Amino acid sequence: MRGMSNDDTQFDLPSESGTTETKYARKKVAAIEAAAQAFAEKGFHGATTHDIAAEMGIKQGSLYYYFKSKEQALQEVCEYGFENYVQQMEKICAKAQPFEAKMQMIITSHLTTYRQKNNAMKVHNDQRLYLPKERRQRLKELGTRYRQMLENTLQEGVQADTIRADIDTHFVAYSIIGMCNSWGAYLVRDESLDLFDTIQQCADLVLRGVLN
Amino acid sequence: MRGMSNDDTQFDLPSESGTTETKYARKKVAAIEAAAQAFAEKGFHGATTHDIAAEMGIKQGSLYYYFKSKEQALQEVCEYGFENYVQQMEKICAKAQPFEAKMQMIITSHLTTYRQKNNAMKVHNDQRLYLPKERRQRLKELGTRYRQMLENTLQEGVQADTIRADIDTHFVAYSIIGMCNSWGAYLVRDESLDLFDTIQQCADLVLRGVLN
DNA sequence: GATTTTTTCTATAGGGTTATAGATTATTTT
DNA sequence: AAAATAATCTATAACCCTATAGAAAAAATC
Repeated sequence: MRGMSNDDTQFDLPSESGTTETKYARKKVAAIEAAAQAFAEKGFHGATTHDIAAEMGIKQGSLYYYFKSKEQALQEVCEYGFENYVQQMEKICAKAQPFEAKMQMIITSHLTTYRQKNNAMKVHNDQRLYLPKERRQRLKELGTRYRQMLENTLQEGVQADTIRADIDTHFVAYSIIGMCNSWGAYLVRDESLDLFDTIQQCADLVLRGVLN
Repeated sequence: MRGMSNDDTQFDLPSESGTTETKYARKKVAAIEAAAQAFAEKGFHGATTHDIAAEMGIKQGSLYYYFKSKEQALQEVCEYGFENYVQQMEKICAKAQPFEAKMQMIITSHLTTYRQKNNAMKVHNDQRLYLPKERRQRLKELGTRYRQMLENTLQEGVQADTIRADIDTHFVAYSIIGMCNSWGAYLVRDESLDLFDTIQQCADLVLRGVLN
């Protein structure tokens, strides 16, 4: 038996052999991605453990070698989808850049993530509330961290006199996230939508609004 | 037996007696609202026919007097939630009003609907894709009509020289809808959020953006 | 190549779910 | 109040689903 850390996400310490990753770790990622695919398509309750296993080419029962329960699978998918997204935000915010450039990068990062890890991100957004609160802890922390970075960026914009002093940064942060999420969902559903164009339009709308 | 029109939504012709509505029609609405509540809370697949029936105070089997299937219940909830919302939009767009006033009204209508019929609207937004395409026909039509009215309004704004001529009305329409939906979801989740304030902020952001 | 460890499989217990049928109780009509 | 219609109930068939246990196959180690 393997990975019986009993508590949680056990990406075994890098082993000695060639690729630094265990066979297990690699297959575990595949499991997470299979679950992401299934949950994204049918929703958490609509997808079955059989669907996930089939996606991986193994049998339903074997899936439990990788997840202790279906619920844990959902949790891991959500964290997987959200984690490096928040990390990217961290990198963006660390750099010293003028406000407009930063905003552009933030939106780019957000929408690009959707195009890449589309399934896991979608699952995080649409299905995470089906997790019991205990299991959402980490996600909540990540979300808060993300939003705070966004608010800080806006504050910097105010300080630099680039953006209006009378905006409610808290509110605007939520709005940007909401708009990007909704565009993200479109990007996932409609492959033909141009990513770069969408980014431009979003940034333009947020920055300048529609008025003349 | 009643309402065996076999095809669909049968809100019987107004009867003669007092209230113009049959007992059936009244209870059917209650059924739709119960389903909306259940689906909103647990999702389409997560909620059971038992949940819905319990909400109405009847037994699981009795529910099938009102819906031919769980899927049809979802369809009716979605249509119920979306229909009068689109109607309201129609009224707003019919009136001759300056662009900014109209935009304000549109956002008000959108967010107010959420606060009122929160469950059905939420279900429409989050769960409608679990319906097979055939059952989404009407919803799609309604959605298109809505978006078109919004785009028209934006076009009028361009014509009146109130808003920038270089905006992509199609894109902006989607963005507004996306942002409002995401705020709508917050309004449903957090009762303490001030409706009027949210409306103001949304309108302000869309109209003016954040830049100085 | 024998032994140990990892991975997958089969089978199943113990649930839960939808939808239907036919009986039963309420409510209207005549 | 008898007859007809509407609304609800009980019971159940026919599924589907998760999670576990123990056997079996594959891979790695000695």
